[in-house]
Amino acid sequence: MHEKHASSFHGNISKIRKLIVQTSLVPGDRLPSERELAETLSISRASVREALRALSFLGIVETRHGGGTFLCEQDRHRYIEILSEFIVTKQTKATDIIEMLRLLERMAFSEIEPTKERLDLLETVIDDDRTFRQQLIFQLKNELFIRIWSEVNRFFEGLDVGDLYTLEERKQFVETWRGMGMPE
Amino acid sequence: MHEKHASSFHGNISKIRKLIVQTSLVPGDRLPSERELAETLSISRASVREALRALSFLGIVETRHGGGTFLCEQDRHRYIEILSEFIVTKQTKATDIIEMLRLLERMAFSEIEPTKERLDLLETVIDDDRTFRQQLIFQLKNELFIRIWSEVNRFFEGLDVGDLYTLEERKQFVETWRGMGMPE
DNA sequence: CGCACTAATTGGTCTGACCACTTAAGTTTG
DNA sequence: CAAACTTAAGTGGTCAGACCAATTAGTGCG
Repeated sequence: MHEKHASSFHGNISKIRKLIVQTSLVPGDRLPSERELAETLSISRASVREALRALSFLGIVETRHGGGTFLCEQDRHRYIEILSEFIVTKQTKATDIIEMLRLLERMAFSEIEPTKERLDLLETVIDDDRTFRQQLIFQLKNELFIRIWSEVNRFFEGLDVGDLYTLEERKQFVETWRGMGMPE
Repeated sequence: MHEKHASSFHGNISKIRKLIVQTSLVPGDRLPSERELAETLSISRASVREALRALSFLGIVETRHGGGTFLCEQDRHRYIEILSEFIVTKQTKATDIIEMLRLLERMAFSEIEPTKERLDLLETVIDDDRTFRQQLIFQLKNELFIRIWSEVNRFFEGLDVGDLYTLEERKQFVETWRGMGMPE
């Protein structure tokens, strides 16, 4: 008998990703068979395949005819996957957007040379999370990067979940950054 | 009656793309219905859907429940919207594109596991900047990332400013990468 | 032990059905 | 006559069950 169609396409992707995490699968592990997944997630095998195809496309899983579906090797930092999914679907979970923002900003930190001026500037705005992060990104002086960041950040602010970092974390950033500075 | 399974997944994508071209569809046009496509291409509707899903991921088509499947306004990924708008509206700074490329390629280096095969492959093409970088990116095995890189790289090549890295830098990359490999 | 063969497992495809949404045609109503 | 409503056809979304194709795990024999 045909049941209700409660779950959407993106929902099924999330279901599988959640299951991967919950069952503590590590790269290289084999996922349950498509038939098992369908049973477990209470969706049809066709829907399972559709979701797996997407995950495969995003480079998260890999399928081998007759062999099974495997979690891709190398536990990538996930930001490529997240960026891809975000850009493609624009329906990423709040946690993914947050993680993406963090990665972008960490990239910025690793790319920008820590000068005294920059450190001073960041310290003057350290009390405001939004301004702090924006100033950091703007230091990159790369409009392309700034635009991508802005796009992701816009979604983040739409979430209305407050600050991305705590004051302590921001202080920690600056401190770590200072340590990266050249001896002069 | 079940027929022969002559066509593969990627083959079906090509079939549909070919059909789009042959029937002179332009952005905004509606594609034939899934049932029609299945009939025309002599494949099952399930396979049509699978191919359409991929095209949708690539931002080539867009499906509307009950409405139909449409050729996207711009034959690019949605993320390209960002890039396109940037390129068109703002003055393209060569330095931004170059920096973006370098960021992407550095990301690739940090994501890919350095195996002997990969190192050998890169060393065989180390003399050609373009091929070297392309081989690197292709190692990621992530179609979306590859497309992002390709798009940015296309702009870069339009700049006609020569190589992105010097031979010494490429050698340095491989050397650094080798150091990241497991001790074995 | 090892090789060949067999059976079970798993992904790949097909078919036909029903559900949910959209669109457009037809009907009613002001 | 035009606007609002109703209805039917069309389309994507999902489901179930079956069979094909490739791989893998056993099994038996030499």
